[in-house]
Amino acid sequence: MAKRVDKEQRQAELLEIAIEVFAKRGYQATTMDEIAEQAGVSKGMLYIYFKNKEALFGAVFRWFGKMTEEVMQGAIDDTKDEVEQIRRITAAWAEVAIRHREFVPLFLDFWAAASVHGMRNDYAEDLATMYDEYRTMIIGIIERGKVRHIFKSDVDAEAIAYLLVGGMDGFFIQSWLSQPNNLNTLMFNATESLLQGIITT
Amino acid sequence: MAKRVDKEQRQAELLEIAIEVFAKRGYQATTMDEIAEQAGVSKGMLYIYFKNKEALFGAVFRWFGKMTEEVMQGAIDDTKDEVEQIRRITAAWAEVAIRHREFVPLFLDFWAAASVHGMRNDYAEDLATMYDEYRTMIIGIIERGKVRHIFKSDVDAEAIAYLLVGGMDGFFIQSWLSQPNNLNTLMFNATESLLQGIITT
Amino acid sequence: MAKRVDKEQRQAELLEIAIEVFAKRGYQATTMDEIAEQAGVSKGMLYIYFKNKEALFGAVFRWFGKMTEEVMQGAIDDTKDEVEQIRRITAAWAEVAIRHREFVPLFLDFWAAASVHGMRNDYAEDLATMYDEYRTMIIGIIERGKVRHIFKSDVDAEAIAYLLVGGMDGFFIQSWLSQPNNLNTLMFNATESLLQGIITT
Amino acid sequence: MAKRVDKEQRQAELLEIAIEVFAKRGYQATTMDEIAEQAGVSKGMLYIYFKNKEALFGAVFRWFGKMTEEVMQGAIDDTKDEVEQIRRITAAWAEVAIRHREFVPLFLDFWAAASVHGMRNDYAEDLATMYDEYRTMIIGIIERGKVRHIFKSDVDAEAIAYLLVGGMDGFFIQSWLSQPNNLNTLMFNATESLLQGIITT
DNA sequence: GATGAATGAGGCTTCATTCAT
DNA sequence: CATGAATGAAGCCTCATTCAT
Repeated sequence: MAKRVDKEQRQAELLEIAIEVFAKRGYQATTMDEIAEQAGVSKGMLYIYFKNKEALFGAVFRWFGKMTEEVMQGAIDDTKDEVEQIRRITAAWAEVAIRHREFVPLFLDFWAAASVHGMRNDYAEDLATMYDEYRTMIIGIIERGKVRHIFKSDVDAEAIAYLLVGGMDGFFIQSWLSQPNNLNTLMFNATESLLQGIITT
Repeated sequence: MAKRVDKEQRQAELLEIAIEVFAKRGYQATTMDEIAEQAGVSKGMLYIYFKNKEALFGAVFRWFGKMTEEVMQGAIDDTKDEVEQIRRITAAWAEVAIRHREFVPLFLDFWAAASVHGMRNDYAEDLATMYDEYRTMIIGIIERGKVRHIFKSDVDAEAIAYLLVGGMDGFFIQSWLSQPNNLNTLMFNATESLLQGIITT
Repeated sequence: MAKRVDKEQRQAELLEIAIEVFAKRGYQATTMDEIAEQAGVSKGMLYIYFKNKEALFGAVFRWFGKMTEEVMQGAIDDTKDEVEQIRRITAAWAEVAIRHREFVPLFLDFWAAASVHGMRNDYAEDLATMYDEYRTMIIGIIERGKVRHIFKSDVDAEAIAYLLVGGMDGFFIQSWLSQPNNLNTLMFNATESLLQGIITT
Repeated sequence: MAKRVDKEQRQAELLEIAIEVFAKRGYQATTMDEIAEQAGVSKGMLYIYFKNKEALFGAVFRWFGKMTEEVMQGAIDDTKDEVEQIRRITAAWAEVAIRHREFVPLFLDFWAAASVHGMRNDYAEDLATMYDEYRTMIIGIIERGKVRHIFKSDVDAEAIAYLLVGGMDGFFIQSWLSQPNNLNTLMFNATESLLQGIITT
């Protein structure tokens, strides 16, 4: 074991820096020089750990997906109550939106990248899968709640999933643009109103 | 007046082509050459009608804003009933999402552009204003509904506005990614569930 | 005779504008659009009266040469005394340098243009001819003065001509750069010192 | 250290080539491609060593200023006699004019560049400072000569400085245009005549 | 391994000149 | 005659990627 840090850790460090720089400057405006300099390594080094700029961006993308998934999953682990699970998911997301405002540009870059066909990696597919999983998670909650008669039996679980997932993203972006100081409350109230519409009385 | 078509029409034509190309390829990937070629005019021509690439993109942006505003406004013109107004807004938006799938990348590019500080035009500000207006429109509907005891008096109008506006965008994007064939139904059902939560019984 | 101004006058007008614009912006930075707009005519018009941009510049160049020659010639017309002639030439030149500071950039552009071989017109040759004539004029004065024993017989008339002509240009440029408020005095004193060196005692 | 030569030397090499090309073609007509090709390096390389075309020209400008200053300074180092100092300055300058004819276009370009306000660097100011220094040097010589009663006490040192500095430039340019084969003699004779006018008898 | 000098394709933009109306 | 819309060649500059040391 030489004094050199091992590859995996080095790669993780580079990724961390890349996240920072991509978030601050956007994908296009970010140069490999900038990342290398910020990381204190040579440019050639980056190319050893990541095939090219796009691969590096892809790594950031996957990191982001994992992070959000953990947030969502972590939110529902502690309770079996479906209503509470939905509350916690949106609350957790509001938390992310507040604590990680700096990721919004990154987030938007992912989408923009996904929507362009020129990119070698197929972000669109990855992103679609990600959103599918989120919706599936929500649908599962709703359906279980329906079985337990907590949610009305005629609720369209898929529609609610679309609304919640889309709404959370929309909240994220709008809050970034307009910076409301009561984001948690807004998210909470919106969630409650929606819940009022789907729970059995 | 020398040669060809009149200036205004020519500019509109070029804008139309630019919308198409930007939508297909994304802002960064789009080259002025490409737009010119697609429009069947010389590159220099573009610069007569638009100061530079960014100004052209700005024009596309403004066109998009105007278009969506008209859609929203048109949806509520025909009825005074607040519940119906909200239904029509979301329905109209679903319509746009279906008919204009090709605009999603454009839409994402606006956001991505807004989030990057390098751009000379301040898209972020324009976009924030746009969203403010949409929310203000929704808030107005909710508040009027509350006065008429159609909506519960304790409904947080701002929160609903955030959810609806964000949700519509989220629907737009998700539907672009996953291409559900029953988008109208999904949007309708989601809206109904939310309405159930805020109307007086 | 139509109401339209006749060609020659129109050409003179355009030339006048061109002088102004070239002087203010320099040859390269000046665009044909700019001249046309300033002159209140169409761009195509310029090309009717002047073959191209360079031809227009050439016309300005010739105008400048004629103007300076007239200044020099006018200065010596009124007197037969050689010492006085030299005094008047330098004084006249100082006058031009003060009154027409705005022509310095033009003047420099002529030289710069002359020194580049890319230009289609051979400014270098024209300029060389112009300077030859100036020197010849000075040499004539000196030689006549020598004949009349006003100037020392061993004075190198050509050398003095070089110094005077070069000195006047140098004065012109230096005064443009440093803007002394006593330019006439400086020019006068310099001339007197030189004269002291060449007149017979 | 990766690859090839050391940075400083490489920069010096590129500068040398740039001097050559700018001198031959003039600032405007010179393209970065041309310099790169002439230097046998890629275009991008130039931009590593010099921020842009203008910065490269600025470096050439500074090199020229340093060179001429060394010539002037070197000329007066060896003697304390003021008359001799002036003789040597003009002689040294004649030497430069003969040996470095190719720099005249460069020289003119500096002036032309200085006179145009579009340039980002303020050449005018630098050039003015340069000329100020030259004149100050001459004025110092004259004044010291006056103290030692070598020069007449009523000589206007500043005027002489203007004439000498301007005269030298004028000589330089005229000699480039007309290519006299006895430039040293002309410069020498002109200087002698002027000296005759200012020394005490 | 590690470096960073070097490359060169590719994009944006300008503007002299032309020519259909 | 007069116009000014249209052209397109040409120039500057950037930056992902490579590779000699």
